[in-house]
Amino acid sequence: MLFGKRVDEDDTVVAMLASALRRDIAFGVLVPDQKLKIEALRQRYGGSNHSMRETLRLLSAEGLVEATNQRGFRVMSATEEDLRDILFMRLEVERLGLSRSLERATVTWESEVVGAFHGMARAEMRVQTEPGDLTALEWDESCRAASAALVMASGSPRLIDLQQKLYNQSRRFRLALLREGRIDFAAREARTSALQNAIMARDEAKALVLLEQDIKAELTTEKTA
Amino acid sequence: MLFGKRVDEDDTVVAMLASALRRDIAFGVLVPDQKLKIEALRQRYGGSNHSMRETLRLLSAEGLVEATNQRGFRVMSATEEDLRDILFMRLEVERLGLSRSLERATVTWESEVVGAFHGMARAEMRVQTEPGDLTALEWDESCRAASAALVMASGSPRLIDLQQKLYNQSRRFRLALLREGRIDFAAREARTSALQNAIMARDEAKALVLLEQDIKAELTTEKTA
DNA sequence: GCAAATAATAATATCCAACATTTTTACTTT
DNA sequence: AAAGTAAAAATGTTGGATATTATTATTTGC
Repeated sequence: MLFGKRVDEDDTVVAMLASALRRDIAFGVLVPDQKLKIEALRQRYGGSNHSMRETLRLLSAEGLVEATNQRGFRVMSATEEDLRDILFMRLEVERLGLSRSLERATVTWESEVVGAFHGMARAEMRVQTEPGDLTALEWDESCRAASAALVMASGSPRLIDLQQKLYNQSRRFRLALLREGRIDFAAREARTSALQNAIMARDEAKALVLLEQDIKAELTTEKTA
Repeated sequence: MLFGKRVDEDDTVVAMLASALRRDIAFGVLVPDQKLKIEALRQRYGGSNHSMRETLRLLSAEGLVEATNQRGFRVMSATEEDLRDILFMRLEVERLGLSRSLERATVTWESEVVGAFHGMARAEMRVQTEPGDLTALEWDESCRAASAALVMASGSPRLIDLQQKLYNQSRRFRLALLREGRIDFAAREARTSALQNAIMARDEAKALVLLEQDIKAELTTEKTA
């Protein structure tokens, strides 16, 4: 296992296994299309055959694992087409969510956005100065939190949940970009701070454009140096 | 169990249980917020404790069942707020899907839409002439198929999947409307045929408006007689 | 030699029974 | 009547066992 520390939120075995598997899928330890044999996974992650099955079914519902009848589970494949689809959905969902959040904006929400964006800026610094799996994880987590903050005030629990699932699906692609040094941090920083300003100014049109740019940046190779 | 006939698609126990539970949730046999005790369910639907747990986890991912740590499962609650959220999401998703389907429209797709709408018209007739659980089920299924047809050509597997899940969540509300005789079939018929015409004419704007009307009709009491 | 049929192997899906832990209920005591 | 405690129920988990199904290897026929 990559990081053994178990989080408090994982108070059930299945939740713990799910966390571990999510992480290893995100980091590519479990590579796309890899067969997930129950026995092998048990040896690696522990848990009983049932807990493991339940976990796989859970992840399958989250779109990280593919389940085929009578033929077990595999890590969801990760083609460019998949990435396109995921980002297309993320774009629509987050735009909609941000738009509605802006309509219903409160001071509390604004604070949370500022907080999340600040955390992201910090993590973004750190992942550059001291690269590694741990900082990468923190970086990605801070990005997730920032994205989540945008749609948090949308008032639609289903939209919020969906945003989360989609982000989780895009994780391995982002982490791959990071690992390959194909992320233009300067451009990201510019975009996110502009986005934050637009949000503070309640400039919806501008905010949506910036959000779009930020999401679409995950598709192309930014640093074409 | 309401309808014992098992469908071929249910080639695994969990899939069969899931079907049965979905149906009973849709029909309100399992009422909102009802506690779903594994043992009780096993007696009613069969299967082992595991299969049942797995099933509940599956349905939980579909938004039909609510899972709380250490406190088991319940039927997802069904407040008016829930309905609003579901329909809000359905509206956005189906509009987006229809819009993209229209962009990429092919003859095959057009045929499928016509077919699905025809099937719906037939079922709509039948549910009026001979009411009952069986015709209600067929009616709802035909409506699902019609909705699905609209987004089918969107080219986004995740959007198609999402539409499906959302429709399934809205099922019990629609069936409740039907049961209470609060559906204006004449208005529905007018809307759907107009929608079909707009689609054939590739009139996106009109089609989207009609789709919106159709979905929003599920929120209000149409027959305020 | 190669394709098709068949046997051997592995893996999946399922079940039963049991245990630990947690939640809920009932009861007692102050 | 409120609070604390004991009893009961339900959940989460595990181990092992067994059909069924898929995969691989082998044999057979051409």
